[in-house]
Amino acid sequence: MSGDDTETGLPASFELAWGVRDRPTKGPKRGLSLEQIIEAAIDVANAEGIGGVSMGRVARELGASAMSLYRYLASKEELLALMIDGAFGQLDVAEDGEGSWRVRLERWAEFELSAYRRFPWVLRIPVTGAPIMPHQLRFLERGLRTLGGTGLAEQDKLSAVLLVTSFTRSFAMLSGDITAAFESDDPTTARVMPRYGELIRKLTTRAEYPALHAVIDAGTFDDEEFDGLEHDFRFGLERVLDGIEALINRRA
Amino acid sequence: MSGDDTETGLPASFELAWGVRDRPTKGPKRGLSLEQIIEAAIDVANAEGIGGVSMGRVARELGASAMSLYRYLASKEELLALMIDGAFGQLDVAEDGEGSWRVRLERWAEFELSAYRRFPWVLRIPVTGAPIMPHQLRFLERGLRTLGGTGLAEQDKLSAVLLVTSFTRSFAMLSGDITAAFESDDPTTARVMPRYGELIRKLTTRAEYPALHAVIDAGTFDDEEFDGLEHDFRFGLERVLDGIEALINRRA
DNA sequence: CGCTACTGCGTAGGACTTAAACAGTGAATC
DNA sequence: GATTCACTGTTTAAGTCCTACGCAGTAGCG
Repeated sequence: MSGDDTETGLPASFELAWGVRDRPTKGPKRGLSLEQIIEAAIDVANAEGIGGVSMGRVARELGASAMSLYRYLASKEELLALMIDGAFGQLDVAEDGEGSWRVRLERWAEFELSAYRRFPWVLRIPVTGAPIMPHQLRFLERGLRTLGGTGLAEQDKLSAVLLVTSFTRSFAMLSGDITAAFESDDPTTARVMPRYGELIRKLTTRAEYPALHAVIDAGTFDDEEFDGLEHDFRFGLERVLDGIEALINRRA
Repeated sequence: MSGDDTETGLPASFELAWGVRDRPTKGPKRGLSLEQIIEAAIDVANAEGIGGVSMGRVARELGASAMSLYRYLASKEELLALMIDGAFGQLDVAEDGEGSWRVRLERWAEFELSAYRRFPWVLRIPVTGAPIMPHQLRFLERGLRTLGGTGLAEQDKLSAVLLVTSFTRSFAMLSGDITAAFESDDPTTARVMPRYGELIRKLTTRAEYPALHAVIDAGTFDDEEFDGLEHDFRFGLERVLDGIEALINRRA
């Protein structure tokens, strides 16, 4: 199933994604292709969320049976991993472009955020290790490149990129979850969130939760319109970049 | 099912967790309690991961049947939400303590990281909105309080706390996933990760991925011992705190 | 002593993943 | 040209899972 005929130790489908492995030529012609399956799975995930992605559902999309897919994949896990890379592949990672490291790193983070906004289900798929798929590695490369002329140690460049991506990832997750809760008819969240401040005031005392009440009193949760926490992302990213800038200046 | 007899609009089990709702007195004595169920579910999650948590599995742990649990919970989702709060409740959120805002915020972040290290499955549970459970709110309160005397606007305090928690969350996720991959016998990751640098060199060319190769060449991935990315967390957190500090100084 | 709300649990239905077995196909080999 | 056999898609079935529904039993209240 998870053959390692070539010397990478990767599953066959991963090697296929890298173009390292050739399909055997014997036997009947294949009715499907890995790309087709991945694309269909992404379509399902876009339309119905990651929960809608089942082998049967994806196969139905292709007019095939669930078990057919196992000729191309060893497990559903493999499909999920390939879907992530497929999603990144559908986006154009802009070339490095002009500007200071700060501008370029900022653009990089914004690209990542927009990717998760477009494919929110990517964040629901467990990461099983460091990136090894083509488009993800290309994305990492772009991130590292923004710190090219900064004089940072290689180790620190990686850590800095990890910092930016960590912030962006869980920010996108939070923002996406809340947006989804707003849009869904889930009785709990949809009804609770619009009156969040009110609810908290009802459940907690000002004496025990002074800081929380101060934030609520300042009207922070009284947004007439939910903007996807755009402001908070901007805020966090600027702080992160300030922090990296401080380190760069210290090194120089 | 999801009654809102009291005026919070929350599910009954949530109100129970707040101590707002009383159980009816009629009928036979209850064989279980919500606390018991949550604790059992947490035990299962600790031992077998979030994937091991099924209604049947949790019930078996208690010597009950799967359907019994639905007398206490409206859905599995509710159980999951309660588990998160239960996990935070099992930890002692240290009192604010002494020190500058920076030291206290750092301690706060370290506490959060340690929570996710102890209960990694928490990060696998989808967040359905802003925090509304008791222990989570207490945790948020502690975070906001660290920024007490800084002169930041309330809005900015929340954004800053959100920044720290966002970084910590996805960092814990990444670190936990990779640790799990190292410890698991999952053929893909367990075999691939120790030779990550080697693998990347095999799959990519130096011409196309110069920045990535530079990092690998610097020996960044040659850790003899995997330390859970402790160093990278420290790095990221310091940058974040530097960034917040810069803002505070600018305001003053 | 009913009444009635409440209890736990058995059954069953409709998901899901995937192991195993099957028959058809067609390139490689003799 | 005949044969071999690796490879194909599919069917069947086993083992999960969540939870709607309904039943029989229990205990506080009038």
